[in-house]
Parts: sequence; C-alpha cells; structure tokens
Amino acid sequence: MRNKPDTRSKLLDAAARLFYAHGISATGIDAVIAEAGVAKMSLYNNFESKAGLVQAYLEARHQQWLDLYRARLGEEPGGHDGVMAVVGAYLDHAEAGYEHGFRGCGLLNAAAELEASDPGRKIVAAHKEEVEQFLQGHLGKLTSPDTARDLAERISYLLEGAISRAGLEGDSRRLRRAGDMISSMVRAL
Amino acid sequence: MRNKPDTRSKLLDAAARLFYAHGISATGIDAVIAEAGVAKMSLYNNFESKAGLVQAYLEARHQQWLDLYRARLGEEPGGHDGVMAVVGAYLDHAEAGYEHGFRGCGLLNAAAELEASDPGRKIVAAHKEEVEQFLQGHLGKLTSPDTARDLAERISYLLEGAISRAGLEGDSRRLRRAGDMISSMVRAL
DNA sequence: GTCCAATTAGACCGATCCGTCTACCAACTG
DNA sequence: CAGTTGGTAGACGGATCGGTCTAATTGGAC
Repeated sequence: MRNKPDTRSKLLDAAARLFYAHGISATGIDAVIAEAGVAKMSLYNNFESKAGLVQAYLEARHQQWLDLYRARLGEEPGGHDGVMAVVGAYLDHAEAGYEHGFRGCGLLNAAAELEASDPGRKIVAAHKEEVEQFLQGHLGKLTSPDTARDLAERISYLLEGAISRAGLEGDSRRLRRAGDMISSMVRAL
Repeated sequence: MRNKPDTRSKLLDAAARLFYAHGISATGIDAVIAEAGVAKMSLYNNFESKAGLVQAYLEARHQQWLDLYRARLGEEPGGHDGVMAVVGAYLDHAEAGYEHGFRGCGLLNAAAELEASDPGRKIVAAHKEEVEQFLQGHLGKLTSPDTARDLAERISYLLEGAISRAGLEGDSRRLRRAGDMISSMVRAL
C-alpha cells in the first residue's frame, strides 16, 4: 500500500469542497482532480465513476455528521443534552467556515439535484430518518414513547426547515433560533 | 403579435417540468426546446440566456405558489383558516401529480444548486420570507404581535422541514402530518 | 536490486454543453 | 400588395463533459 497523503482521501476532500460549494452537476471531473492535485486516472482507480464518487461523498458526509454528533454527545447524556447534541451537530456544520459560504445542508442540497430514482436520495432519506431516531431516543428518557415519537418528528421538521432557511440566508442565525425553540420545548416536558 | 399557443409559455412550461424533474444544471437547452416543441432561436428570442430562463422559472414558480395560496384563501379568512391556506398551498404543490415523482419544493431544490452568490437564491429567500409574513399576518388576528412573529417563524420551519423530508420520501404524508401539528398549534392559541 | 502496484501527465474519444447564425416561412398589418 | 414580426430547422463553433488509454515514473516489499 502507498503511504499517507492517500490519494482517495485527497479526492474525496476535494470533491466535498467543490460539490458543496458549486453543486454536483456543476462540478466536473477535471475540476475535482485539479483541486485534489491528482491525476485523472487516480480518480478512476479509486472510484468507479463520477456517480461512485458522489455516492462516496454522501456517505462521507453522513459519517462526518455522526462524528460531530458523537463529539457533542457526552457519555450518558440526559434527554435534553442528547437532543441538544443533535442540534449542536447541525450548528457545527453550519458554522464550519466554508470557503464559498454556507449554503445549507450538504445532503439536502445533493438530494435536490438527484433524480427521484437515484439511489443517493435513499442515503439522504435514511440519514434524516436516523437523526429523527436519535432524537426519539433522547426524548424517550423524558416522556412517554408516543410523545417522544411525535416530538422527535416535530423537532426534525424544525431543524430541517431552519437549516434550509439558514442556508438561503448564508448564516446560522435561524438555526440558532430553532435551537432555542427546541431547547425550551424539551425543557417544558 | 402572434396568436395563442404562445412560444414563451411553452418554453417556460417545458423548462418547469424538466428543471423540477431532473434539476437545472442537468437539463440542457436542447432538452428544453425539444420538450417545448420549439426552435432553438425561439428560446433566445424570449430569454436572454439559460440563466434568464432559470430566473423566469423561479419567478413563475413563486407566482404559482401565490395562485395556489389565494385559491385556498377565502375572503376574510379567520386566523386559523389563513394559516391553513398556506399549508394547503404546500400540500397542493406536493400532490400536483408530477410525471417523474414528487421531489420536494421546486424553489428549495433550485436554490440548492445555485452558487451562494447567484441572484436566484435571493428570489427563493424572499419567497420564503414572504410566506412567513403571510403566516404572521394570519396569526396576528389570534394573538399578540410578538407571539404571532415567533409562531410564524416556527411554522415556517415546520413547513420547510416537512416538505424537504416529504420530498426525500416521494409523497406528501409528512407534509400532512406537519399540517395537523400546525392546525392544533393554532387552535390552541 | 527486482518486482509490483499505484501514480503521473496528458493525449484522445464521442457526446453534449450554451450560444450564434443563416435561410426560409407563415401570419398579421397597413 | 409590401413590409414586418416571430417563428422554423438545422448547421456550426468552441468549450467542456465523463471516461479510456498509454507511457513513463515512483516508492515500498521482498
């Protein structure tokens, strides 16, 4: 195996930057390899096609969110803290300092330019479903299963709506306001 | 002036179908004119460029939403009915029977593939802001201005989040559930 | 030192991109 | 009638698209 700089990672990082900033279809293969500083054949050695690179991008983005979430999540968090760890992961993503500006949730943006039948949409749908499950788990410590389920759904909508509107405006303020709403909803349980 | 079939409308309708179903960058000019059944020069007689066509698409989509909303809005609606007219417009869009499937809010999807600096994003941001203002106006009939403002913001997030998740799943169920949440929130005022 | 697998730069492919241009045509206006 | 307007069909251009290929080079593993 070759040593560290890791061609595949360079490609994935470059693709992530460009896909997020300019969109997926607007980003050509040549732009990705130039940004990665890598030969074109290296892309096709590591990924089956552009679609394969997109798939890997979606999965990496999902994993990144999980990492942010786990970093926010202490051990044995209470219900309120657990919910706020989810909110915190959204805030971290929004405030990550993108070169070309914050443009909302990368996974939602990607899904928005994929055909209805594209398997990438399922990845994004599953990711959002998993986030809702995390919320439901935390809320279950504070209230009945039925209430936890309903509230998790409601909080999911608040978060996704807030990050969409925040993306349109280019900053995280609306996400912070949604976080405040969510915090007080959970505290009121 | 030429008579009815109206070349410009044919182009705008064709562009709307293709842009919504396949995304904007993935839709070429040649596909648009083929779908419209129109010569290429007719596109450039009616629009400055593809970007101009996109701009017109965004404005038309905004106008369509306003039409759906006004159709739902009786005269002198009460606060609850007014809010539910907004919700109804979202539902109408979701259930409009797209050839290639429901894929969420066309304006959010479009914004998702526009650069942060693209003027089209401002159109979408302003549209969402206007929707929130409508909500605030209706809620103002039922409660204090401060509460109306806060609740309008919250309902906006619920709606945008619900339509995003509904789009990922390809049907309007999540939007209906959000509508139920919103209805009971407003009734509780 | 020899081998091997990964990487390199870049030529090359056919297809498609957005946009321009020409030449012709149909319908309405005066 | 002549003139104007907006449409048609399609060739054309240069750029870029995703993807393949070759030939030379690299850096361990043995």
